[in-house]
Amino acid sequence: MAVRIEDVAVAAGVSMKTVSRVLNHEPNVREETRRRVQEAVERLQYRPNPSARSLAGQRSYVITLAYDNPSRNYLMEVIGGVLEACRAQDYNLLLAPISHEQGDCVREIAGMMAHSRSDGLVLVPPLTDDPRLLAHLDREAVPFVCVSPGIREGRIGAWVDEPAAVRELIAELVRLGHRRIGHIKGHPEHSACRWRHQGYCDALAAAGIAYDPALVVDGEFVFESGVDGAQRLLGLDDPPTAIFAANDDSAAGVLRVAHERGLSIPQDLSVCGFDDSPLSRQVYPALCTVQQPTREMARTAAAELLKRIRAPQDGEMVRMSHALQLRESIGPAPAGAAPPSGSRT
Amino acid sequence: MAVRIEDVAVAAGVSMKTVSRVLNHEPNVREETRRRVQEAVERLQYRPNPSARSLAGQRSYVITLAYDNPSRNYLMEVIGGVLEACRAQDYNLLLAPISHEQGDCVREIAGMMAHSRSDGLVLVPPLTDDPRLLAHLDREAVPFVCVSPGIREGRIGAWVDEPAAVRELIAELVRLGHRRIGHIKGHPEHSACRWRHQGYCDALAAAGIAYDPALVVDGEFVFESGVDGAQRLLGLDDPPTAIFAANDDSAAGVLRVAHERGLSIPQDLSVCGFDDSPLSRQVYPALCTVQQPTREMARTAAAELLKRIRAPQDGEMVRMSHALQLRESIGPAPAGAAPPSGSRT
DNA sequence: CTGTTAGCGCTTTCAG
DNA sequence: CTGAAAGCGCTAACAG
Repeated sequence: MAVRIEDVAVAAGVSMKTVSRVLNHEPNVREETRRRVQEAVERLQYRPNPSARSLAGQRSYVITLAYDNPSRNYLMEVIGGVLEACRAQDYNLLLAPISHEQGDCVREIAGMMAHSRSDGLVLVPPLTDDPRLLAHLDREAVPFVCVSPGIREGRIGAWVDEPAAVRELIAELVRLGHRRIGHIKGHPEHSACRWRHQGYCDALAAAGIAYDPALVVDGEFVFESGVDGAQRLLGLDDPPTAIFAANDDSAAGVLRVAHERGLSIPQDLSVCGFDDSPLSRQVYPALCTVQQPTREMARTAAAELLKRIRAPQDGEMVRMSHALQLRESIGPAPAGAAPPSGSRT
Repeated sequence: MAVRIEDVAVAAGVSMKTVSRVLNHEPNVREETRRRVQEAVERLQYRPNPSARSLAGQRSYVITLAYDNPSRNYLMEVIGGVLEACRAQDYNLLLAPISHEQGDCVREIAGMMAHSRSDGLVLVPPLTDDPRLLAHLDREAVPFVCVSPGIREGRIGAWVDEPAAVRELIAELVRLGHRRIGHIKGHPEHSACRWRHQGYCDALAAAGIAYDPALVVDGEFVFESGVDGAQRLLGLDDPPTAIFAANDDSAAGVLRVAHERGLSIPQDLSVCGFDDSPLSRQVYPALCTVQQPTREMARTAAAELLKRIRAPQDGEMVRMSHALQLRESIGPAPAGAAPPSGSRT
């Protein structure tokens, strides 16, 4: 019923194998023959049968996206990006949701890879930073890429310079006269937590502001930790005039506490997040945040993986650019606050 | 390298075909033989090779999830649910994001189904309500299920009684003394828009409140339409004391306008949404909304699809239950407002 | 109830 | 540069 490779071969007046060569971009086909085959493929609307392909060949034409990240928005973007890369090269995507709680993600992923005969793996944080998982993949020589990994050495994938982004964000707060800037950290197992904290520290240092441990509280990248963190920070005797939460969800938690305490934003308190999630535009007031091109990062990473699958030495770690989203939730430091340390000449 | 069906057959002392029968839950295997085979499968950690399976059989063991829905949260839940059903029956999932703008979803989906040799299709709104698409699928006899379809007649899938849910929600507002209740509608192409509006109308009727067209404005299920709708409603000479937005995103838009106008919620205005999305808990104040078991609905729908794939007359339309989430954003009608029409005996 | 024999549509050898 | 033959691992007929 469906058109097979043999039909194409007959139509083009060549053998099955030659069609196969053209389809797989193999060498050793005369240019004219190649064109003739491609034309027949077009005319017959031929598409290779993926099952037959992967059964006969050694590849499955499937890559796996393993995730263990609670953010649905983030994941949908990643899935969209990976899908685009897959479509462009006639690959299929297998989804592997990993239950973080169950502990043994190595076993879980190893099982998935074995059963699916998947050709490669896309990892997103925090799986990108699991040393046992990375060691396993290296040992088994599984081709994989990382989106926003904690360590880029010897890996391929896509990343943005998060510390730099945070430095720009905090510099903006400093420019607005803020000197006491709080930080609610992310989940300690995400390298993003470390990076964003690093950017925060660097920015303070650059502005000549001493690091005050009382202004930095732990979090988990979720709304609730924003609430808890804000309670702690705003309960201080000398509370911050601005809070940088490590992501938008926790920044939304800060907004809630501010509302409950009757604080106006940004008049009484400036708030920033990170991610530019839809949430950042849907809360009141709209959050100042950092946009990273998640979808493009995922597409790029997947494309690098497909390169590596073809040739084990191919593929690289691609740096992508971020963009500050300056929005309503930040403003000048309240008048009563310590003024910026202008050097008197 | 990998363990094949033949290895299992040898280990269990039977033929390949018998193993195949056990694996596919076919009849005509003695109970003891079946157990022996299953034990061998366990011991050898055997998993069938999906490519070989689909090449030899007439099924691909793949189902397609087609979506064209902007809500990332909703989609991740659906994907999770469908994935659970797939895993339970050793099926694979193919994702088919449809670009709504491009118009021809029928062609797009038909193409996907043909190329993937997918065994069936899961549809989510608003694709569930595209008459041309449904007609095509019926014509081509493609097995498919709908999650929350507009018309349930002759279809299989999962649904909740949305009008009933809205009736309960509005009844709660009425109980709190509200008489002027606004409604911001959803996207007109989603049947959910119609249903929720229907529930709104029914609830008013049940409470003996006249339907006031001025209190009902169009929307699109997005934040911005909540903003626009709230501007319109709150700009009326006799504004509503409560607003039911057709989903949480648009309800968040209402909250923003209320904040900007200096209204306290729920003291000055009660607000309700629909969906129980994460957003509903992350805005301030937390939204009163309706929870529908999206993940379970998707899992159930996919399971019904798999039944139908096995036997074309199997599968049904399963009703699932909703739950009101009464939260901070609703409260008693302001004192100045018209009192509930208590019948004076 | 169970086993045997052919393929499914493709890619790989290995010859030309 | 091109082609013929041999399977990849499984299921579908048909025998027993």
